[in-house]
Amino acid sequence: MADPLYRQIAQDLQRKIEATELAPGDKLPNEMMFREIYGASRNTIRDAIKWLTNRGLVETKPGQGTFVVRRITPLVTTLSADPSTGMAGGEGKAAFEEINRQRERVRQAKANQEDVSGEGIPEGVPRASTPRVEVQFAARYVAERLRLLESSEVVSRHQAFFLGRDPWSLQTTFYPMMLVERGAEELRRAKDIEEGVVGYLEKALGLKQCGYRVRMLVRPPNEVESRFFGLPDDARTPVVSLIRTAYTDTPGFTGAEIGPYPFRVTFTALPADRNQFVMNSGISPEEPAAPARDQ
Amino acid sequence: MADPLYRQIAQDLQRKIEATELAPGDKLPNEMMFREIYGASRNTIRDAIKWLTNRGLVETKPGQGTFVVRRITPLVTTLSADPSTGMAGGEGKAAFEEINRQRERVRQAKANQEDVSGEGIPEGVPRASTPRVEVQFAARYVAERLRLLESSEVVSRHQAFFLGRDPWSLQTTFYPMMLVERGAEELRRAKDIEEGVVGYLEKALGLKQCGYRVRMLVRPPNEVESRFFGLPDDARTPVVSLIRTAYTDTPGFTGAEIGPYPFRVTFTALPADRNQFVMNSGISPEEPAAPARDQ
DNA sequence: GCAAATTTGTTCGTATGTATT
DNA sequence: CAATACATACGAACAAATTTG
Repeated sequence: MADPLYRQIAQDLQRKIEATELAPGDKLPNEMMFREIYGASRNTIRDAIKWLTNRGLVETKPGQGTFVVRRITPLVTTLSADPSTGMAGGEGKAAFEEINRQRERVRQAKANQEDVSGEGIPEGVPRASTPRVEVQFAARYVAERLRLLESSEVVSRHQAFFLGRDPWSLQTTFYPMMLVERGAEELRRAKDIEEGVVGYLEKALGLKQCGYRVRMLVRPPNEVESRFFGLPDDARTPVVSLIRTAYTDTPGFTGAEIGPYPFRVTFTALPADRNQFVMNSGISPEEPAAPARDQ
Repeated sequence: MADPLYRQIAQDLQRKIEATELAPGDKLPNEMMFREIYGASRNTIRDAIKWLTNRGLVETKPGQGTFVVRRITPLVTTLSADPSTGMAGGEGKAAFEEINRQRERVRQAKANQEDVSGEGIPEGVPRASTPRVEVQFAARYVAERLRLLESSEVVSRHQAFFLGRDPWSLQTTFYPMMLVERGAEELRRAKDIEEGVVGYLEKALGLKQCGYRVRMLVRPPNEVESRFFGLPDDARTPVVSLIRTAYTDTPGFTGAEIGPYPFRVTFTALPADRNQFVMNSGISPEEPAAPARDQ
């Protein structure tokens, strides 16, 4: 009939949290106190707290207590509409172009004494790890994107991105080995391609990027991601996965089929609880998008 | 030192699932059998299964058992690059234009005996509920997007979308009351605006959409969403929230500031486990994007 | 259509381990 | 080191959902 006891308790606490009777950061009573407050056993109390934890309302710290979670101000990333650049595809400087543009804008506005909120713009200095470069056989999910046979050779370039000391994203880009064979030797070096890969491939091979396609999906983190992002080890915080396929229509690089042909695919993972994404179309405001709420 | 017992058990099962020793849809042994297999108590077995459940690897059904989850083929939605249309903003026919275009393409390809996968294209017939129309005071998150004072009046139009019998999305659009006062009376009627709102507002008021901005964020479902989408009642399946702000630069509709001014904001929620999103930029393949995997 | 069997869900109790202050 | 607080693990009983006979 009625909800089970643990859920009634959880819902009572949820109400208190949403009414800010319990404010973000507040410590909840400990489990023994709750046992008296609600007249339930410790296990039932723990079930209630687990229910709240799954919903991201509270977090527990061994030896300390249970706390109402603080709202994170999400970082806003623009998925650029400019085919020659854009986040989630670049390396080195290119990857942070968007963030740097936003920071510069805020800096200037503040210098002009304008009233500008830097919300959603990161504090820390953007930084990328040295790329880890490998030659691999293409896994199925890579081969599908690059229209290669499974187990064709590909170059994989993996990087971690940080904002200050905080982990921000994990990114792996795959190129057909064919590009290296035709002379794009830099792709195989474990060194940032500072000028950006798009520029490099055009200079080295005459290969022009004509467009790209970004896919976005949400899934539970894998173990590597959980560790890198410091996510709670239940898998409650999902990651957003961006799959960015770059296309060329330069003759000689396209396959048998007519039309744009993929020459690069990048997989980027970011924690879903601290990131928002923006796309602009047509004429939209100049200023970067601030974090939005939807309820 | 070592992982706790329940996690060792969970990880053993995870390995079996990922090695497809346990295939999607398979029923796992019941809790009593597991108790013998692993020599652990029932509660510990249950903790292990809960760990797998949180990761979306298995699901439990009371009275039936525990099953390896079947992979859902996600539905792919293109966030159009065409400022005059695009998903997540339309009503009635307009909202399904993208899906219908895809279905038509597959139908024609099959008629030509081409080898085309309809993956990611929904089976069911797209359908929208009658809009629920209300005049409200703008909540903060609405006022922020429309650059209104909090508690200005807005028209809210709420719809549920279905594919066949399956719930697909929940959507609410807000318009400043000012638009109705200037003559856009249809906005207040509980009836699909078949021609599309963009077209209607241009005809009725001369207001032209010059662009839009789509924000995307991921969060746990609220209770309404959980019920509507039939999500598991732990909050493990997140929803993707699309916030689409439409801008005009038609003189007379813009605020004091120069530049594009928002006249409409739409909030759309979709379950994250069965949807993918695609954006195209520059020249990308003609054919609609098929669902992608990233690992 | 109902009763029995099966299976997971809830709730209690208790003991011990581990992290933090 | 001691105290505090959450984490893990065991056992047991009854409830609720579902399938089977």
